[in-house]
Amino acid sequence: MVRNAAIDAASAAPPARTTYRHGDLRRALLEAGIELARDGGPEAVVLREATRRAGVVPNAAYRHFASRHELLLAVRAAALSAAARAMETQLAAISHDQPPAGYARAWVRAIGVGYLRFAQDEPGLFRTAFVISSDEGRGVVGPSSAGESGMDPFQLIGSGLDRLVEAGALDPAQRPNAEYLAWSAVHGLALLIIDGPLRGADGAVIEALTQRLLAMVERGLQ
Amino acid sequence: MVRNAAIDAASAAPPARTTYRHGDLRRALLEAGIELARDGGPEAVVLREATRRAGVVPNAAYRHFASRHELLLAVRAAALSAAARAMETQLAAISHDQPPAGYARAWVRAIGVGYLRFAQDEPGLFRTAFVISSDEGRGVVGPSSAGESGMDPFQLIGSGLDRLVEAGALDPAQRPNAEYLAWSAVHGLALLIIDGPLRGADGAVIEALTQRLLAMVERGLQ
DNA sequence: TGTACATCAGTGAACGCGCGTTCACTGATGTAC
DNA sequence: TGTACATCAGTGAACGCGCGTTCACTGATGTAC
Repeated sequence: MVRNAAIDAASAAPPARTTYRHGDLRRALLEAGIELARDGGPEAVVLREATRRAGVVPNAAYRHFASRHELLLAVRAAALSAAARAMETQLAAISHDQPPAGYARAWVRAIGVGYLRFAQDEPGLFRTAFVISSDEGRGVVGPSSAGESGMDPFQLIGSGLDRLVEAGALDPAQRPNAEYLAWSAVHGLALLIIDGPLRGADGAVIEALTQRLLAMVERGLQ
Repeated sequence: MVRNAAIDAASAAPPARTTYRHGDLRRALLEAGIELARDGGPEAVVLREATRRAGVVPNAAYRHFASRHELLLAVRAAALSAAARAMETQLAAISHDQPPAGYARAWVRAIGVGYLRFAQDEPGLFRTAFVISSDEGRGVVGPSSAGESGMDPFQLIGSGLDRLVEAGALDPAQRPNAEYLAWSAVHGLALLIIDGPLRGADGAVIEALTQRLLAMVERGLQ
C-alpha cells in the first residue's frame, strides 16, 4: 500500500514546485497525512511518505513537526473533526416540527447514524480518530478536533443525552456517564462493520442493524 | 517493546537446547507468538522475535509456518479460544436454582461479563482475537478457536440469545442477528476501556458501567 | 530607493534498525534391508 | 542385530526494504539601515 502510494505520488502528482520555499509545507504534510490515514488508518501515516507527497526531502518535515507522532496527532485531530462534521450533517436534517421529547430522541439517533455513516464512508479516518490502539494515540489532540458546532464527537453524544433529560425522556439519575453506554454500542457496531464479521455485509442488513441498535440504546437507557 | 523482549529472551531464558533438533518447534513458536500478542497485540507478533525466543535461527520458522501471517492466524485462534474459555468460566458460576427466564438472562450476562473481563485481563490477546484491523486478520482461523464447550466466542453469544428465546424472555422475531447488537455493545465498551477514554479509569466505575451496559442490552433487545 | 545581512525553510547525505524471506547447506533421526 | 541410506528439521549467510531521525549545508526571503 505504501509502495503503491509512493508510485502514485511520483507518477501522478510530482508536486512541481518552482520556488525554493514550499509555501505551506505544514499544511501540505498534514493533508498528505490525512490522505494516508484515509487509505490505511493510523499506521499508514508515515513521515517519509508524507514528505514524498509534498514533494520535499524527508527531513524537511522536522521544520514543522517534532516527530512522526506529532504529525499523527495532528491527523488524528483532523479525523475527529471530520467525524464531528459528519454527525452535524445528520443533525441538520432533523425536523423541528415535533414535541421536545421526540426532537431530543431524533437528535440522539442522528448522532448515532452520523457516527456509523462516518465509520463506513471513511474507515481509515474513523480508525485514526478512535481506534488508536497500542501507544500511538497517546497525547493531547488539541482544539482542532471539533466540528462546526465547536463540539467534538464525544461532546456531541453528551449533548444529545442532555437534551433527552431536559425533554423528560431520560431519567436524570441515569444521565451520569450514559455517554459511555451509548458510545459503546455505536462504536462496537462500527467496528464489526468495518473490521469485523459484518465487513462486506449487505447494505440493507447493515442499515437494519443500525436502526435496531439505536432502538436498543433508546429503550435500554430507560 | 520488541527490543526489550529480545533482551529478556537473550538474558533471561537462553533456551539451552542440547539436541540438534528442537523437539516441538511449532508449539514453541506458537507459544512465543502468544506471549508477544499478550504483551503487544497482533502487530507485536513478529516472526524473528518468536524464533529468538524459541532459541532458533529465523528461517527455521518456515518449516512450520508458511509465512508470518500464518503464525499470526494460529495465534489469533489461540486468543479466540482463550476468550471463549474466559466466558465459559463465568458461565460455570451461574446458579441453577432459578426459573428458566432468569437462568437464561444470567447466562447472557455471564457471557458479557466474561468478554469484558477478558478484554481487561488480556488486552493484547483480546485485540489479537477481535480487533484485527487493516488486512492482517483476513484468513480462516480454524477450529482451534473454540473453548471447552466447543463454541467460539461468537457462538457463545448466539447460544445465550437462543436460551432467552426458549425461556420466553426474548421475542423470537427479535432473535435474528441479535448477536450483532449484543456483541456491539459489549465490544464497544471493551475498547473504550482498554484503548479509549476509559483507559485507566477506576475499577468501580468500570464495574458499574459494565452492569449498566448489560442491563441496557437486556432491556433494549426487548 | 538601494544594499547588507540575519533568518530559517528546505537540501543532501548518511546512520542504524529490524523486518520478512530466500538460498544452499549439514547433520541427527529412524527406517529398510 | 547391524549397517546404508533417505528424510527433513534446523543452520549460516545474505538480500532488499522502508522506516525515523541527525548532521552540516545552502540559498531565498524580507527587514534594517
